[in-house]
Amino acid sequence: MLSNSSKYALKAVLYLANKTDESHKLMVKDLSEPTQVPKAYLAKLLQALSKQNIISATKGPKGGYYLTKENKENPVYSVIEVIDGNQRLEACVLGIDECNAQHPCPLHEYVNPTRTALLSTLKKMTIAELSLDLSNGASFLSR
Amino acid sequence: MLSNSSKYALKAVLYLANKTDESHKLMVKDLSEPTQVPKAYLAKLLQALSKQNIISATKGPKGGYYLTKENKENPVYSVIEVIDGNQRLEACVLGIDECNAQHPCPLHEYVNPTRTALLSTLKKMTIAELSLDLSNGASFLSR
DNA sequence: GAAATAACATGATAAAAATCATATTTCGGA
DNA sequence: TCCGAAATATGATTTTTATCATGTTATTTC
Repeated sequence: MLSNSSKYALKAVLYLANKTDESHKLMVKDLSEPTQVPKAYLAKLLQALSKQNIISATKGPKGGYYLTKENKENPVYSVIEVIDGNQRLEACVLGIDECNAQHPCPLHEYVNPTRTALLSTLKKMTIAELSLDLSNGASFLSR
Repeated sequence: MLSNSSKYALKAVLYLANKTDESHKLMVKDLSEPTQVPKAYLAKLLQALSKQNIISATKGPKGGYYLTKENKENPVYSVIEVIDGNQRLEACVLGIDECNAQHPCPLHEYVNPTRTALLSTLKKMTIAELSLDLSNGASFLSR
């Protein structure tokens, strides 16, 4: 459904969400372990997210990655969008460019409602909201 | 969401559904054009589907691919399953193996209901049912 | 202002997915 | 029974995704 890259990015961002802010940062290696994402690979993903202002970073000693208030207000979908682009979830299930409500592919009417619902959730819900369950112990990023 | 292979396979199977039966078959090249799928690639996909009895085939002159009554009663999902496997749509969105209702990932409760609905649709609906709209002119495989 | 530490930029390698090509088998018809 | 037409089996190539590695730049601290 999502690429590995998106999955990894989401895990890292959610982890950052309730562990960091402007004065509490984390380095790649501190993210790699709890999220189970290979360090070098994660580094590349974080750089991409940082460049698109989905997450924040400062270089040098005492530096690291973190999420500002504004970062935390971003929709969950923004992470997916930066990494996978928007076509992966939004394009026609059969990959037919001309598919739309007026000129639907055979799956359109069956798949679209639930797909739209999913997208709408991902676009409305913020990183902050989603990470709440995590801090409550109501959800988990690993065993 | 789906791999290119699955998209291609679905298009081909749906096309076969209302163009073929035991006495009307189609060759790869006759499927390649209307579905917009590269011929050699489609050939490989059809062979995989045939081997798993999702579609039927006969060799030699007057041969080709076709769908029997039984083939047409298969769920749409069976095509996806043969090509992509079941993990692509059924595994945890974040790729966390231990994720389940009792031990959910942060996205689980938000994504799962709609994902389950989607899967249930794909597993219930048969090829025959889905191809009806196509024969009505209510849906399309290309422009 | 030098040294250490962190992200950043870039590119190399590996694995998987997508695509193409070709020889082999099976079957129908002349 | 032989020829051609079709799927089948197999594998080669290309492209994309995933992964690893390393040199460069910015920033803090001494």
